[in-house]
Amino acid sequence: MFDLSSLETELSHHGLKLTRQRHAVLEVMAGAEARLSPAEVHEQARRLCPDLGLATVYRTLEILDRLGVIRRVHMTDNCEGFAPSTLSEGHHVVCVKCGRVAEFAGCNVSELIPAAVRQTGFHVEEHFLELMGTCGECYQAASGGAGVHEHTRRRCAC
Amino acid sequence: MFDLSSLETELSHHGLKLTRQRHAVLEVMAGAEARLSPAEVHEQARRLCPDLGLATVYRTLEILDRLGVIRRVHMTDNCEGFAPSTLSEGHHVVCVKCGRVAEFAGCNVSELIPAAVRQTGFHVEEHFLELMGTCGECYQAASGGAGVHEHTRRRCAC
DNA sequence: GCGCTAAATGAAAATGATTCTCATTTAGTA
DNA sequence: TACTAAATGAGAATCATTTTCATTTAGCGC
Repeated sequence: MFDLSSLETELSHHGLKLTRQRHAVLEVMAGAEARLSPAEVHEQARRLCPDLGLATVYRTLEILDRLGVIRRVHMTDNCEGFAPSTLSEGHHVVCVKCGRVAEFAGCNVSELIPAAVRQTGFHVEEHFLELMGTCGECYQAASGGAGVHEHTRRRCAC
Repeated sequence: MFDLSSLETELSHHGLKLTRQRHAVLEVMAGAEARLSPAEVHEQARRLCPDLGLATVYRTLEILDRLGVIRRVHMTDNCEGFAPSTLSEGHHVVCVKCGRVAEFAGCNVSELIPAAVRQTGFHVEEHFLELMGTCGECYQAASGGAGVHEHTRRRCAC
């Protein structure tokens, strides 16, 4: 759960207001177990704030992402999803079956960066890492378990 | 550069045909230095095949991605970009200024996965890693160099 | 080479997501 | 309580992507 008053402070630092609508969007995102699309956020947040418009949801998600309380969570093909983010240095695991997300801490990717720099000549300033798989529940549900999801076959599994 | 005849074989294995249009798209992707959007691919491939339709470009990119000769390369906000992929176990670095891409080999992410599994209880089957930064040329161009690009500030730099 | 058939295509329509516009409302402040 | 800049909703506009369907074509057997 996010700290509302610190958010308020954060917003006002940028000359932004904490409105009913933003509050509703934040509340939904704070309680989100899964990666949500803007439309899904809209649908859920409307229960808390019935006159909430979709455009406002887009605007608010953008802001919350910038403030770092939520993160864009991509999938190989479908991109616009958001998930809560509590760790400043965390990455997400997404369930390919149900969309549930979890954050994990600690990424040693930095060890890999020098090699990439050497190979490509790029100056690496940022990285994007996301793991995909099956959450505990979906794993049990598919207990027979032979089936590897469609998404799974495509990319490197090094 | 991709091997056309092996691609032809690959296509026919799936009952697919190697058409003029697919050839043109492939040629563009093979020579691509930067991450290209479907529209950009269309524009460039039209020079080789003027009657090429945009829908065909979409269909072809989809196929080439599935065959593994190109890869979707995401950015924090803009998603639909494609880049050639020659390494079976490679990941991409993207220049945040000009979109140029490079592939690098070797990812030790697997070392990190057990920790993520422990923390989240997910069964990780796939990962997505992408580095972002500045290519050699853009870095020099911005020689003064103090400026870190907008995109850069947002995500974890652990 | 010729004809056949399933696969592929282009063009245009349909869809869907996202952004913009602008008149109205509201949060935060004096 | 009044004021003002910021935020909002509704709907229009835009843009990317997918679908449809009549037409074309690659790859195959002959």
